[in-house]
Amino acid sequence: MPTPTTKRDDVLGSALTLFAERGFDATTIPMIANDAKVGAGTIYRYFDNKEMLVNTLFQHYVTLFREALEKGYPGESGIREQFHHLFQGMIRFTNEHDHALYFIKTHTSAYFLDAESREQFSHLLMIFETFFEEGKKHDDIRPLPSKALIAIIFGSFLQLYQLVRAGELEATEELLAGVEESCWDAVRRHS
Amino acid sequence: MPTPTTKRDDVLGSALTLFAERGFDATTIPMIANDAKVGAGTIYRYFDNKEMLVNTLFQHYVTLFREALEKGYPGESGIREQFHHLFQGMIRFTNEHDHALYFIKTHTSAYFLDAESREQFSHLLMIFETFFEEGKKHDDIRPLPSKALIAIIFGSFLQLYQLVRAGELEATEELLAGVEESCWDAVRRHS
DNA sequence: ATAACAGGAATGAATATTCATTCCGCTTTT
DNA sequence: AAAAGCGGAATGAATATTCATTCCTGTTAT
Repeated sequence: MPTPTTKRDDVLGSALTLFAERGFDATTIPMIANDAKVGAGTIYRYFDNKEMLVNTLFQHYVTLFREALEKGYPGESGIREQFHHLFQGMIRFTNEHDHALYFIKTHTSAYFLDAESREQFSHLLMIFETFFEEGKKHDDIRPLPSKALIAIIFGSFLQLYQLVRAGELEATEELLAGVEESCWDAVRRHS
Repeated sequence: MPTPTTKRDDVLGSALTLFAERGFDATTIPMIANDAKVGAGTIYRYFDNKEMLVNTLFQHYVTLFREALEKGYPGESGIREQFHHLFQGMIRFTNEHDHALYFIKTHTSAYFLDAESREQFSHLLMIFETFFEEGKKHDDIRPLPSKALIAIIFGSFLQLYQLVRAGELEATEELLAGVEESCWDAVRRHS
């Protein structure tokens, strides 16, 4: 006996993949219905409209991601530990929710996001912002605006992940460790 | 006396801005026509259809960007000089063609790009690839796949530029120099 | 010099297509 | 048997594309 709201989850799953692969505007409701093996009308049983659907999806994964980063955060350890935790968090989250991070990133400044979605997203950024601000205070992190540092980490990671998804690169332990080191060198203060 | 094909250029200019700001699918032909102060039909005098238009635009700017990077490339200087040239090239190009790099980046893996566009784009990447391969040979660059290194540089730069466009960050000389240094530290081999 | 004219350029209303959303009959559950 | 869940055809609005017509600009004839 499948879980009660299997259909709803099927829709969300298909929507995530399609939105990540083709973007919101290029993804049609019939496409989603088809991929989810569900009637087009069924989608409207669970979501008022396409925008509600995308906002639900966005908030869901932003929240999940934030929780993944916060869980087990080594607040008392050294800064390199903390960075490791955050970076590994991105990797783990990406592995568990294949298209989620990419979807989030490519839709962060979309015109159809509602206030709640933007709110949730800024909460997410705050984790990184706090980390960097603290690090700069102790001269462990480069004296660049935190927003810029975040852009460097996220930009690098997601661009890389895009390659992995496209099959142009394999995400081995070794590669990921190397990229983490590279990103760390990008943001840390060099003496 | 205006240049003969002003209209065509007007269309391309408006299309660049709108595609960069809203994406291909969210931009309608009437929007472009309106912005370019041109009849909708006029667009079809110059371009077979919307996809031809976007491919023309893409190839145009990819080529321009490539030329900007190749021009004055200090092939004989040290690797740091070469990196500086490439990075400055990205900045200069971005300044000269406001939305071009962002448009290129956000559309590089779009479903509507034709073979020629993809071809041109891979030429562009090859400049960076060559640079990194050479650098790795001399142990100046981290032993990571060149594709990954490219992702780090492009990802960082474009994510950052997005912030600048959104008005969340000001692109001062100081910031750009700092980011260049950060990117260099991300890709160079540390002893 | 002026007046008709030719032909490419431009227009925007009309048409064809695509898409979000709705609706209604069928199926499953209670 | 009623209610809830579902599918997918039907609808109407939005959009890409076409096309009949108008507008220029330069050329030729008077």
